[in-house]
Amino acid sequence: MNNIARAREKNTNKRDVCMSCGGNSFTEDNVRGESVCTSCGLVVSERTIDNGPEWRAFTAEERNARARTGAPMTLTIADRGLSTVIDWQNRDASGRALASNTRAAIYRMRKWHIRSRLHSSQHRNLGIAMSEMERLSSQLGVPHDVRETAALMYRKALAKRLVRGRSIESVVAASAYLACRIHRIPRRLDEVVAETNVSRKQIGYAVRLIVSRVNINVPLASARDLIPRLSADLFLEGRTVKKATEIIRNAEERFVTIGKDPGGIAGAALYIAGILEEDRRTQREIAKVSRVTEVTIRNRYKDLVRSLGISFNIDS
DNA sequence: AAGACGAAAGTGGTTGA
DNA sequence: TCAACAACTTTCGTCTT
Repeated sequence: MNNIARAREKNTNKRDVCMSCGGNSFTEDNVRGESVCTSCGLVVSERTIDNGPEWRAFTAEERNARARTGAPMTLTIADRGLSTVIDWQNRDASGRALASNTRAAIYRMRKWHIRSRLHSSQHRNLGIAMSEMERLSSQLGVPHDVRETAALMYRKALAKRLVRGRSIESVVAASAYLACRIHRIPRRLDEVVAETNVSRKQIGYAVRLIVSRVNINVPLASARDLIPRLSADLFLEGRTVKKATEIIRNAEERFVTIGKDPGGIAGAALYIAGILEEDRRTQREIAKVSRVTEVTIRNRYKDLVRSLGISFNIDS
């Protein structure tokens, strides 16, 4: 109990020593993008900032070639002023009509020229989108495979022309959010919104659009995914966390979780587990970390107790 | 004094006509 | 497009520990 109180007192982001058990070795949990103490499992920082290079480099040349910085490229000019123009008139430079076989050749060239222009417009869009994607996912602290999924999602959306008429940023944000859902990494839509300059409404619209039009299977957010994050914030003990997970699993089997805020379910499960395991936290504390109100915790708590038939007086 | 409980009114989002 | 609706929030008074 004492070390928990102490840990709460100095709840800083220091990484040298574990706040809970005093251990000094940490491991990066790449699945959830969290940093975890190896001896007690405390999640120290849930937002690991990726400050390493994108590729490994073994020689000096490689390091130079793979450096992140370089000559600035002007993205505001679409083709950087290097595009070729093929005239529509079938005349040569001095105004004479072209021979028929030359005309056919020019016709083919025009055709491919136009096709490549369309292709390069998508390519250009992708370039802007990917740099935005990199920035956003770095801010969100999500691991690389989630970024890959997000990028793939964006490419699919682009291929289906869903980006047209919408801002690139909103579709990028939606892709990143959905990638988190797919990988079961708890990131709320609001957290994604906070890192962008697009309104929540637009991103929400883009999310629904992608879900309905792109053929992907996005699992529903489950309260279980929130448990590790919340219990780390509350410094709960392992058996309490296990109990809470069990409660949620039972609740899901009885369909009492559908249509309810996962944060509320997770909070209530942790509250009940805390009482059962004598590792109690107040409703206020739980409400704060799970970002719902005490009232919602209470309502879910009542639901869960009633539907699962939990009683509190038989445990020791 | 802090925590838990619940009623009442208000809010943003979804659904169905 | 609009009204009905469920879920959740805010606020506040009361009871319990």
